[in-house]
Amino acid sequence: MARPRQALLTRERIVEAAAALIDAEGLDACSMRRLATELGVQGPSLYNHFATKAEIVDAVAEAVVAQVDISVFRGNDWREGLRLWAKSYHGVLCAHPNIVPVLATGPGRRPAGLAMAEAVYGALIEAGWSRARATHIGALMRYLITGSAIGSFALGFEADPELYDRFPHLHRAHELAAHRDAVDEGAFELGLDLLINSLSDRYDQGVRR
Amino acid sequence: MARPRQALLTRERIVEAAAALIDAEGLDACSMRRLATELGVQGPSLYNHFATKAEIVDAVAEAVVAQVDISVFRGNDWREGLRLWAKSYHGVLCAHPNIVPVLATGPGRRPAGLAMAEAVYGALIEAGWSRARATHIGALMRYLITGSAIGSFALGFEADPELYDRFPHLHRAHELAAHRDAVDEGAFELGLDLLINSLSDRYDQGVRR
DNA sequence: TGCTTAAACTAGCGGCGTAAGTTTTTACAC
DNA sequence: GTGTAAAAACTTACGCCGCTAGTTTAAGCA
Repeated sequence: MARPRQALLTRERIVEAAAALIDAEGLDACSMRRLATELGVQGPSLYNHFATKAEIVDAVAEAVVAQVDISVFRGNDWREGLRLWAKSYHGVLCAHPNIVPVLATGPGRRPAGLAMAEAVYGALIEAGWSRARATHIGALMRYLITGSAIGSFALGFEADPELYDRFPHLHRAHELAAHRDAVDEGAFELGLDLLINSLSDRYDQGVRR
Repeated sequence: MARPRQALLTRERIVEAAAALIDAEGLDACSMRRLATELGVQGPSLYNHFATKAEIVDAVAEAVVAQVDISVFRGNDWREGLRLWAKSYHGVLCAHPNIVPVLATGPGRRPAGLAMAEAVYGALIEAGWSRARATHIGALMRYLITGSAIGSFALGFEADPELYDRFPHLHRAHELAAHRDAVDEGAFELGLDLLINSLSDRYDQGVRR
C-alpha cells in the first residue's frame, strides 16, 4: 500500500490506541509493532506521526494528567481545593495504573502537568504560604499521590503464607490482598487527612513558611 | 572456553556488578550482554547462575533494601523508630535512585523487604496501634518514601524558561533545579514531620485505630 | 499539468532476553 | 583409579524490539 486516499492514522487515534493498550495489557505490551497492528497498519508507519516511541507514551501520560480536575481550586478554600484535587488526581491514576511509572519518573514538561503545577502552587501562594513552603507542599502531595498509585501495598504480600513463617507479625499478611481497597484507599485517605489537617493547623497558627 | 578451573562468576559477583552498572548508567544500561561484558564473560553465561534477568534485578533491589537500618525500632519510642527508619530508608534510596522504580513497582516477596515490614508493623502493633491502622501507617510511609525517591520534584521543571510563559506562578520554576536538595529534602522532611507529629497527637489522645 | 509533500509500504540494522546444544572441568560413587 | 553426572563456560540462533532508509502512490497546490 502506498499513501491511502484517506489517512489511516492521526496522532489522536494513535494516542487513543496506545492508552487502551497500556491500560489493558501494560506498558511492555505497547510496542510499536503491536500498537501498529492494533491500528491495522505496519510498525514504521507510526513514525510519520511521532518521532519516537517515547513521544507516544508521553502523549498518553499527558492525556491522563489532563483528566485531573484542577477547577476545584477556584471557589474553594486552599484546604478544600487541595483535598479535592488530590482525590481527583488519585482517582485518575488508579483508573490508569499502568502509566503511573511514566508520570512518576519522567520530567514535567507536559502542558497538562504544568497547568496542574500552576493551579496547585498558585492556590497555595494566594492563600499566603511562602514560595518555599508552597513548593514543598506541592512536592509532598505529589509524593503521596504517585507513591500510592505506583504499587499497591496490599498486593505486595504474596499469597503463599509460608513466606511469612519467619515473621511473626506478618503471619496474616497474605490476607491483605483480599482487602486491597480498604488497605490502599485507607492508607491514602489517612495520609491526605493527616497532611491537610496538620498543614491547616500550622496555617491557622500563622506558621506559613 | 569451556568450564574454567576456577569459576569466573558467582551470584554475588553478578549482583555487585549489576548494582554498580545500574547505579552508574541506569536500569536500561543493565542488559545481559552488557553486564556479562562488564564481568569479562559472554551473555548467556549468566544463566548458569540466575534463571532470568528479573531475578538479577530483584537481587540488586534486595541488596539495596537490606541496607536500610531496621535496628532503630529497638530501644526507641515508636515515633522515633519510625522517623529514624524513614530517614535511613530515604537515604538508601537517594543513594541508589536508579533502582527505585523496581522497588516501588514490584511485589514484596524479597526477604529484606519482609524483614522491614515485620519491623515496622511489629513496632506499631506493640505500641498499641490497631492492626488495620498499623497497616495503613506502614503503607503511608512507603508511599512517602518511594514517592519522594522515584522522581525529583525540583528536576521536573526544565531549564527552558519560555516553557513557563503561560503559567504566571511558575515563571521561576526553572530555578528549582539549582536548589534541588533544599526542595526535595525539604518536602520529604516536611512530610515526615507532619505525618509523625499528627500521628503522635492522635496516639496521645488515645485514638489508635 | 507538473512539483512537492504526505503517508503508507518493505527491507533491514543492531540490540534485546533467552533457549539449545557443545565442550571441558570438577566432584563424587564404585 | 575410573566412570559418570553435574557445573560452568562457550557458540549459535530465534523472535522480538526501536528505529532508519528507501520506495510507491495520492493529495495539495502553483
